[in-house]
Amino acid sequence: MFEDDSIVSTPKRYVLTEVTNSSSYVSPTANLKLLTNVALHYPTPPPSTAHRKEKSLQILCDKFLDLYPLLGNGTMELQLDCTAARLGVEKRRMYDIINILEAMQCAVHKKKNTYLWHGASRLNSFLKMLKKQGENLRLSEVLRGRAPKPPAPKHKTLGVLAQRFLMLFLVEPPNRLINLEMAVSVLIDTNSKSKSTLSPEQLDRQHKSKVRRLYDIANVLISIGLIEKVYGNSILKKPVFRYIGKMKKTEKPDMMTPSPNTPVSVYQGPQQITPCHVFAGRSKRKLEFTSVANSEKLGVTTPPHTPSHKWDEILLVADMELTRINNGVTV
DNA sequence: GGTTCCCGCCAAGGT
DNA sequence: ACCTTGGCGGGAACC
Repeated sequence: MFEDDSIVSTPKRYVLTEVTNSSSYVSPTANLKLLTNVALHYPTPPPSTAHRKEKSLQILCDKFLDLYPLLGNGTMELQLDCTAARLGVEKRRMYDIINILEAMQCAVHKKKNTYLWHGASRLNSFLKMLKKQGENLRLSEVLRGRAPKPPAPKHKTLGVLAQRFLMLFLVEPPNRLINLEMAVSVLIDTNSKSKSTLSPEQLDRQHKSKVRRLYDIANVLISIGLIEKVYGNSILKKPVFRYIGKMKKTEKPDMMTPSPNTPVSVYQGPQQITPCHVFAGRSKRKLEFTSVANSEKLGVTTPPHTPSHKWDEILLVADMELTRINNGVTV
């Protein structure tokens, strides 16, 4: 269980009396004390040998993809608890990864604890569909404050967020740099009802929480090879992300994924365009996906360039800076 | 001192 | 009632 090099063999067994130097009767409470004492005779493994970086979701996802390759042969079944055990992590972490991968249609929830792993076999056609969805949601216009934000998902937010995040790259020009502040402000509708009822502090926490989720998502998308993190920007300290759409773990050079600069029609994947409701199934938690009809029912949110909240102002500055950078980057 | 994001609590939903 | 799934935010590592 513990990777402690100092333990080379089974520890010597001690009789309690050897430890306590007493042969008389001990009460249950004393017994507990005693056992605690005994435990202290053994080296206690550190709570965690691995460092934070080694436990990152990106690395965990890398390891996951070693077990279940994106470009494997056919479909395979995946047991969540076994996978968690093999990777040496808690099951909770597996949900973080599998939910995003499921949102990318790399896996399908079959039954309790069981998923069907498809790898990247459906990814091409799915990305095409995502791009269309993004266009239908008018995400490019949303980015520029000219269209209402898509409604906030009630369920499967991690998966829906991941899809919308990816849509942003797909609807924007190639090499477009996107940061998380922008993404959250665009992807999550926090303007309508909630804005009037929530305090600035609550809005702040809500926003930060969504940014945290996007970090998780970004790490998995990086691991898949769809986006990359770009540093080296002195003004915006925060990292920005760029769509690369290449399977890093690919050996097949023809494994192309849709890119923002290529018309969707160019890609002729083997699969048909997937239905819009990405999370199909009976589960209420799985039904949430923003359809076009839904988004168009929504009222228009805050008009552009009228910052009424701290984040809007930050977004404005960030957007100006990113526009400047993007203009420099885009050929 | 701000950013990044692991960790695990706990509630919603499923069986 | 118990179990599974996953939203969520505290707080610590990292920069």
